[in-house]
Amino acid sequence: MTEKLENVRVRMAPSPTGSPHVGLARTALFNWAFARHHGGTFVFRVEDTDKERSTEESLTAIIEVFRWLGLDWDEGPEVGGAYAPYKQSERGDLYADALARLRAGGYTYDCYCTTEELDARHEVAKEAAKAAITAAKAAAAADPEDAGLKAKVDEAVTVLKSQVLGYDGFCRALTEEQVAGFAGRAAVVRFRMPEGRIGWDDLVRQEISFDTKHVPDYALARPNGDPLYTLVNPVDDALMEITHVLRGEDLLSSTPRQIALYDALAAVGIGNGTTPRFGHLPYVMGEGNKKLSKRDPGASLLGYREDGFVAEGLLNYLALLGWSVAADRDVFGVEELVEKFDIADVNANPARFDLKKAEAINASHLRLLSLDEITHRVLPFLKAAGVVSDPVSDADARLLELAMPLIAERINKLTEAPEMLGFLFADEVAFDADDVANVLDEDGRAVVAASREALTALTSWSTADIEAALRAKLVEELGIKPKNAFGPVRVAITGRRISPPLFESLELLGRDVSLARLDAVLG
RNA sequence: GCCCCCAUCGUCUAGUGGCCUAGGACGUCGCCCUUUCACGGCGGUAGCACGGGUUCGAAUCCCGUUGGGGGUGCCA
Repeated sequence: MTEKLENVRVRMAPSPTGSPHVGLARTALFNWAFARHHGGTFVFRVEDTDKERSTEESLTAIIEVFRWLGLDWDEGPEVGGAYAPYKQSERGDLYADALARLRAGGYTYDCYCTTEELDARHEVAKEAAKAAITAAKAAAAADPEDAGLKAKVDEAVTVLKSQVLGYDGFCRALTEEQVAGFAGRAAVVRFRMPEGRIGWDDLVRQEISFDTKHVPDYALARPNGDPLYTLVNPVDDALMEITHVLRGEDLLSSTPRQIALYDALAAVGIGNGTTPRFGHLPYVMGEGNKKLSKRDPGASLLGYREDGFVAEGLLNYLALLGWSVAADRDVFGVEELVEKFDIADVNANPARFDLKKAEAINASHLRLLSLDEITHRVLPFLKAAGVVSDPVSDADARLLELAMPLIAERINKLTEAPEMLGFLFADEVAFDADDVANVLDEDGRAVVAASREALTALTSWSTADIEAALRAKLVEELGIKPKNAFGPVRVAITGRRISPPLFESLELLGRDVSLARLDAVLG
């Protein structure tokens, strides 16, 4: 394990668009674990510069999900902090100032190009390169002995192949006359990329570097002055003195331009002059070979909660996507995650979200909860399903306390509780048509009749007595196999072939209700 | 096209040159337990993408190939 770092400041900076998804939580989780491991500060910043797409509902949902998962932040929405505000929509002055300083320092320029002009120039460049190749080839064919001409063909091909797609730097060095000619046109503010190689020591992937000739000058602000992510993200990281940036792999190729911007910001006195360390986390993949997209139903965090996952389980599973706690074990609590988490141990290769495994991990955590705790977690689901009253009546609470031990170890998700317990609380049994058809046929009803007889004779109504009576009657006297003996009773009592243990259920249901249900089936 | 990242069982991973005829988990298959379903227990299945090198020795280091992914004009 690496030693503890001092004064770590990391952040999660979600863009509040849409429902919070799995990838966001995994990234936030690793940042949070990193901060907590090193005793640092975890900052929550809202990147809502895209006014079109950002919504308040989305932010509310993100906050709710992080609170649910227990990813608490030291600075940010609802808690404030020394670097406030934490919503970028409220930091316009800071960006305007940064833009002004960068301009004054010569780090940016105004770009008047329209999309059409760019398209046209790309087309021309492409044609010119093709023409050069054609010409060089023709010359080489005419004089096959001339090695110099051959080299020319190769060169022309190289030029065509290296054709940069993005912005071509047209407005990089406009003359005053040219600028005057654009009078009236709105200009995008562009960052002037320096020449050379830009590299960094990635916390997950080690040394990475790019030649900036593959990194075009990029826009920092819209013509109307609205700052873009490309500007605000580094500016805020600098101002908030973020020390480590752990983010998705999709941002890896934009890191060189951000590093160049950090250098410029440092030069114009914004931030404390240090560039954060970067760590690019692997993708969380969905089905197929695709990154788990926001639109994928399996990506919704709220969905997993509704589906009956407990926070401990989902968190544990998420941490396993790119990291592991130990060689021979993968169920662990959040304390252990904080204790053991080391960004250097994070995998560089993408991980597929496996629902089955997520559910298995979730089930393990359910087993780790005390009976009281699991009851507490199950309660909202029982209320929502209408199994118990809301607020819970004393009678329901008592029954639930007795019933939970029967199902605590049989559920893998909280949502399984209502369907297992429904029959205990309902006045009317909800029969499964298939089960009734398969089990409560003529033979089945005969078994039920025999059971009724045996149970009616009982003087005490306990699990042990009920079991003894039914076994004596059905298995020993009538010679029916246990499975066939208890199946019909089970369906008559619970409505389904699958249920909590039968004898215990009968005891909880009580003598009168139990006998009434048997009678109901016998008609 | 160009640039960048990635590559161990179906999936998530352990492995940082000899402890590896590659370990764990999920899945899957079989068995046991058993009043159903689950839980639990036992066992099986299955992998170092390929080719070169370096080395006494390579899943581990280097190069290449293949494959996958991402980025690429005013989204984050």
